Amino acid sequence: MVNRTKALVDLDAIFAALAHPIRRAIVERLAGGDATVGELAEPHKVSLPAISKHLRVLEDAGLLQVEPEGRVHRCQLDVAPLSTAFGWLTRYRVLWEDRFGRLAEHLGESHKTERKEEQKHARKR
Amino acid sequence: MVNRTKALVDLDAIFAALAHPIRRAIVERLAGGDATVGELAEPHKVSLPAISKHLRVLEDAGLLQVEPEGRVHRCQLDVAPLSTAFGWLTRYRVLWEDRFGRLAEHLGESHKTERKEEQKHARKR
DNA sequence: GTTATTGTTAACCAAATCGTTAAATATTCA
DNA sequence: TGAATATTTAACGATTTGGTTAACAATAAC
Repeated sequence: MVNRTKALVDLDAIFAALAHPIRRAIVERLAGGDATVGELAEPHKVSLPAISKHLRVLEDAGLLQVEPEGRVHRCQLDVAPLSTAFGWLTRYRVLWEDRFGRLAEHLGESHKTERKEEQKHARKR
Repeated sequence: MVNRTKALVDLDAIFAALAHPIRRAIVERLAGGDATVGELAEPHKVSLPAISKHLRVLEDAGLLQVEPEGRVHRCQLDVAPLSTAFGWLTRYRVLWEDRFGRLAEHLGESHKTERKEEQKHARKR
């Protein structure tokens, strides 16, 4: 049996960690393979301490594991929290991938107004 | 062709909006159908102005549309930003749903260490 | 026309976030 | 040993967040 308690509690930290563009960029970078702090910092125009803080946020959200190798700190992505966030969103996936399949995915208002109709019936209070 | 620019810019606001448990609860509630502000506030032990602010955050992230009906404000979920966030996470889905299918999804370290091996080869610098 | 009801806005506060620069730590190199 | 490299920690400041209470606005009900 899967324990979901911890994962649900962590959603705050996970979503918050993903809410900053630099941190998302770091996740994207690490998805392509491990990297040192300096390598992660290089593309960004903020200071190294700023990057260090972002890494701490990612680490606290469980997205990152840091392993010192000599004077370098090697960072490895842990995708479990991504999976957790994905799992939460998946619960609502049916709302934008409706019974027409993916055809209506990005075609504007059609599926939305339809939900409106459905709710009009469901809303008998 | 789909324009992704706007959606990508909005990821900050979307993930930030989802980073608070009350706001996620509101999203969950609205996924079951429209509701008034009072109905959305009822399960939570914070003040009504606090809820009002949460609703504003959701609205600014595009997750919510509010429509005054008399003295009541009816709130409707807009799932497009959920789809946007889902889409971002989907890019990394392969990292936790590896070539063994979903078998290794929540079975601990197996798929992680394997990625480690892959990266060890990719990391020829 | 009062009086409730529903919700927002204003003003305030504590804590967190995101950045900075300067100093400290740890490791490698010469 | 001493200097360079890689990174963190400390201290600070501006802004945002998340909550409060009190006051306001709009609609409904009596």
